[in-house]
Amino acid sequence: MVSVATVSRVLNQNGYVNEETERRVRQAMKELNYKPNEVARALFKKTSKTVGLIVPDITNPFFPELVRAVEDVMNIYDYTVILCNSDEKVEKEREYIEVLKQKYVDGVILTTNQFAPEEVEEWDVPIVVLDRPLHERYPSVVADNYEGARLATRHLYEVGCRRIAHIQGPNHVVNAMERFRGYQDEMRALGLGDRQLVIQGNYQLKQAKEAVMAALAEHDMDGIFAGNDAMAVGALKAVQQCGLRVPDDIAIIGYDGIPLTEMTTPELSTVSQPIYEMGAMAARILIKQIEGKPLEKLHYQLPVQLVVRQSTSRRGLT
Amino acid sequence: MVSVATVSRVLNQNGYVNEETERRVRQAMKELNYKPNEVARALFKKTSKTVGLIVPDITNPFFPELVRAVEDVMNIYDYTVILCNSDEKVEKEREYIEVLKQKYVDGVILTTNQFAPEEVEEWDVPIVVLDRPLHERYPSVVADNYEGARLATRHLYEVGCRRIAHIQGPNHVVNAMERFRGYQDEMRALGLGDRQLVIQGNYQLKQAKEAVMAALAEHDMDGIFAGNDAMAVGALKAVQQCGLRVPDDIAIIGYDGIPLTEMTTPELSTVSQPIYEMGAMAARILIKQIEGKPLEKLHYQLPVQLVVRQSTSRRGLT
DNA sequence: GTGAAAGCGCTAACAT
DNA sequence: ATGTTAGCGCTTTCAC
Repeated sequence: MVSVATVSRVLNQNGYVNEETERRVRQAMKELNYKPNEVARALFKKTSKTVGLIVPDITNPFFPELVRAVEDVMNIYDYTVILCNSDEKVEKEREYIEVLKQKYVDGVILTTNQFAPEEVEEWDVPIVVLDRPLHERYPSVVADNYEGARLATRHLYEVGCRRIAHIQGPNHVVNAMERFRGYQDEMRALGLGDRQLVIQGNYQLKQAKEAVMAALAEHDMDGIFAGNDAMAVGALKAVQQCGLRVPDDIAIIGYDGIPLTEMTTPELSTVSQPIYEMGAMAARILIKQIEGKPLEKLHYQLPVQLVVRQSTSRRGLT
Repeated sequence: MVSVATVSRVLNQNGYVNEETERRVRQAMKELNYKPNEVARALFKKTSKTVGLIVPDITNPFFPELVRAVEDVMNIYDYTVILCNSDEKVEKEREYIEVLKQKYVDGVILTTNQFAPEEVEEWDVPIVVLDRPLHERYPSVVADNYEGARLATRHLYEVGCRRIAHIQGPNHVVNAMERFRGYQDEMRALGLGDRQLVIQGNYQLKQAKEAVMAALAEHDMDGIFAGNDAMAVGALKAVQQCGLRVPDDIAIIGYDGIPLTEMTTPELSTVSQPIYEMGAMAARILIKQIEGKPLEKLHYQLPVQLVVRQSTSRRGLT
C-alpha cells in the first residue's frame, strides 16, 4: 500500500517518488478507475480549472462561433467553461461575476464595455475582454472596427454609390460607435461629408428593417452600410419589400461575416471579422494570465477583411 | 460574536436561530460583503449548483436557442451551466461526463442518442436527454418528429407537389430517422409510395446544396422536404442556381423553425419545433430530478407546428 | 523517498 | 438557541 500523499505526489508530478512506486500507483488508479475529486482539489488550491464566459446573448448569431472557439481552446488546457448570458445588463453581469467567484473560477472572459476599471479591479480575478475594449488596463481582443467601417464605406463608393447610408448599432456598444466613426471619417475623406445619412439601429434585424423602410420613404440612397450582418439582412428585406433591387438600385454591405451572410439571396457582402480566432486568442490570453505567464501584449487588434458578394456587385457607376 | 455554525444556520435556514441573532448575522454579512465559498460547500454536500449541458455544436443554429433556454431556467434556480460541444463524438461526450462528474455537477442535459443504457447507468448522475430520445429509462424532451415530417410532406402535396423529394439527415441521428419515416409513411398514405426520392444529407447546408444539385440533374421533382432548415437553405440555393423558381417550379419546406428561415428570399416554410420550450422543459425536469421530486412523466413529446411561408406558397395545383 | 497530520471553508451531528 | 467538533477529499509541510 501507499499513502494518499504519495498518490497526490504522482498525480501532481510533485516531490520525489520512486519509479517503481509510481508505476504501481498508476496501475492501481487505472484498475480502481480512480478519478481525483476536483472539488476537493479546488478547495485546497483555490483554483477550479473552470472559467466563466459572459456574452450578451448566445442567440445572437455572432456569438456561437466565439463561444465555440473559447470552449475549444479551454478544453485543450483542461479547463471547463461556464456560459453566462447577460443580455447586456450590467446588473446581470455583476451577479454572474459574483457567482463565478464563489465557484473559484480561474478567470473570466467577457464581452462588455460597461464597467468602470475600479470595479473590475475589486473583482480580483483574471479577465480578458472580448470584442469590445473595456479599459487599457485589461487585456483585450478586438477587431479593427474603425478600419473595417472605412473599408465598407469606401467599397460602396467604389461600386458607384454616392448616397451612402449607415445603420448604426446601439450607442452603448463601443464597437458600434467605432464603426460609426469609421463611416463618418471615410465619408468625409470621399468628399461626401455632407451626404451622410445615419439610421439608428440596435443590432436587431427587425428593428433595422423598419428603420430602413422609414428611411427609404424620406431619403434617397444608393448604398447601405449596416453596423452588423443582422441589420444588413433587415435592410435587404426592407429594400426588396419596397420593390427596389439589390445591388442595382441599392447596394448593401454588412459587418461581422457570420455564416448567415451566405444564406440570403443575394448573398451579402460584409466585413468579416476573424471571429473564431478572436475567441481562441482571448482564451489563450486568459490561460497565460492564469498561469502567471507574462503577456507580450495587452491589447490585440485583429485585422478585418472585406468580403465582396452579390449584394454589392454591380458594374454601373453613377 | 457568533460561531461559524450559526452563520451556516442562517445561510441554510437550518436549525433554530434567535431572530435578533439572525438579524445581526445578516447585517454583518452585508457589511463585510461575505459570500460563502461554494467550493467548500460543494465538497461537503456533494452538490455544486452546477449542471453540464452537452450539445453537438453550438455553432449549429439549432442549438443557441436551446442552450439559452436551459441557461435561463437554470439561472432562476441558482444553477450555473457548463457548456460542452461534443461534435457528436461519443468519445468526447464520455470525456465530458467524466470531467463533469469530477466537478460534482448535479446533473447533465445531453443531446445524443449514442449511449447504451448500461453505460449511462454507471455514470450515476441525473440526466435528461434533449431533442433525441436515448432510452425509455431516461427522462427525455423531444418534439414530434414523425408527425412533423408527415405534416410537411402532406403540405407539399396540398400545394400541388406530386414528386416530393426528402433530404435525409445523418443516419445515426434518431430524429432524422423519425422524420424520414414520417416522409415515407405519408408518401404512401398519399398514394405516392412509389414516387419517393431520398437525397442523403448530413444536416449541413453545403453538402445538401451539392446533393440537391446532383439530384436535380437526374430526377424530376416539384417539392423538397428537407430534414432540417440548414439543408432547406442548401436546397433553395441549389434550385435557384439551376435557374428554377421557388416555389413555382419547386416548393421547399424545412424543419426546425430556426430564425434563419425568415431571412432567406423567399422566406422558408418549415415545421417549427418549440425550441426554447424544449430547452426550458429539459432544465425543469433535471431540477426536479436533482431535488428528488417525482416526475409526473418521464417522456415529453412536444407538438410541432407547420409554418407556411413563401417557399411553398403557390396557387397552381398540378 | 515516504508517511502522518494539518488545513482549505463549509455543514451536520453532538453537546450544552 | 448556540458553540464545539469532526470530516468532506485533496495537497503540502514536516518528520523520519
